[in-house]
Amino acid sequence: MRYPAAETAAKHDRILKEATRLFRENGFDRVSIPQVMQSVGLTHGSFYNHFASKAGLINDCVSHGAAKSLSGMARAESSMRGKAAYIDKYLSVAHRDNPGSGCLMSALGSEIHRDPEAQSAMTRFIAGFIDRLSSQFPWSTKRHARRDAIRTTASLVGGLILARAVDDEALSLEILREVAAGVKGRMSRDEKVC
Amino acid sequence: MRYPAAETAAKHDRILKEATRLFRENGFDRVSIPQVMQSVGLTHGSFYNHFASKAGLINDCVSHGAAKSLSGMARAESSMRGKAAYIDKYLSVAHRDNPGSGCLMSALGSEIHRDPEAQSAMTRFIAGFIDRLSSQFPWSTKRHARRDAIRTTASLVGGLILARAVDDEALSLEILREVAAGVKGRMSRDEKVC
DNA sequence: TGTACATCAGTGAACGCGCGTTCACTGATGTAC
DNA sequence: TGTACATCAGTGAACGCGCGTTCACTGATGTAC
Repeated sequence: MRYPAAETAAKHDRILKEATRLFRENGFDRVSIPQVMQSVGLTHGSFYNHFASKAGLINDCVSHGAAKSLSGMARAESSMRGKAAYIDKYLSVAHRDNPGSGCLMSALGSEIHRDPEAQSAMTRFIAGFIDRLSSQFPWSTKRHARRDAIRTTASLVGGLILARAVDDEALSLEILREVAAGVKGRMSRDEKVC
Repeated sequence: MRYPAAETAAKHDRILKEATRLFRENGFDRVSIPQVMQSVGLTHGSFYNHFASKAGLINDCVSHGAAKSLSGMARAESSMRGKAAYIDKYLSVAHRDNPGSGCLMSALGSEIHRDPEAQSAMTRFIAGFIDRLSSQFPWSTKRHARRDAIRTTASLVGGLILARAVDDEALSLEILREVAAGVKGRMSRDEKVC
């Protein structure tokens, strides 16, 4: 039966939100359309009233997640304390243990290149992430801001992925701690020591 | 029919080798047993004469690939030139474009934690990688060798994953270049500049 | 304002497909004597 | 050394399953008059 337009739009958003969470938790291949729709509280058939295909949903999820994440960064980095806190939060146990609500790059990084439908949205996200990091973080010198932003992004993503990959809690915590310290060392405050 | 023992062992190794390559290229979920067996030149049924299950194959592939990779590192790092060359090779276009013959961490990093069967073998690999890096690389000080090895591992893995994730060749090359320069900056030679 | 009708989101059965795995069968190998 | 037989890797049909996707149907919503 037909539903009010506002209700339909709300359902569309809930599908997108649940799918984004599930994809980050389990990867694109291990999340099925029936599973997404069930977690939204609908049957699988109506999925195709909202999205053209699973590939289309994946693309929308990455685009949507990227936009949300980038706007969140702007808020987090509005103060110097916010910047160090951002690094600590990125490399936290909470982020490690909750990929479903975490960073897209870390959650889907090593598999995204196999999904051309999602890759261009992810590219825009990565480029945006680096841009924001280089313009908003207090790097040692403005000349090297972009260079340092790229290195920091690689460290954050690599650090979190390794901390998640590892089966050994002590090693995982060591990785989070050391990478966080290394990244913070790239910020201007510490550069003065050298 | 029955086959000579040597031939059977050789087939076992070819299954392992092909599966390892395919898993690194396409991920565990997008490689099927029939596909592996076909690429070895056999039919799918005989797979279960060699391995107990797909999960068992995955575990053996990660263990086998880890051992091979670690022994390869020892060779590559026997000289100072070898060490800088190792970084450049890790963050090369060739490695980026050929995950099938490349590093396990970068190829499967973000999905390994969903496969408990493979995670402990991967943990041993990551721990071994960090150990070798910290004992064989010329770090600024011996005291910080392990710390620097962890940061370097995160940078290498994050850098390669981002370079692969990105759809934009210029950005991809920039990531490889800047991360490589940053990692080499952690080695003792450059530390003296500071 | 009321009536008639077109619209369209949700349902659940159904489609073809490929998956991991099993199994009866084959026939050369390896072994016991 | 020769013979009889047990072993076991490879084959390909078959299993149940869940996938992405389609479709006829339902019935309240929104619209035209």
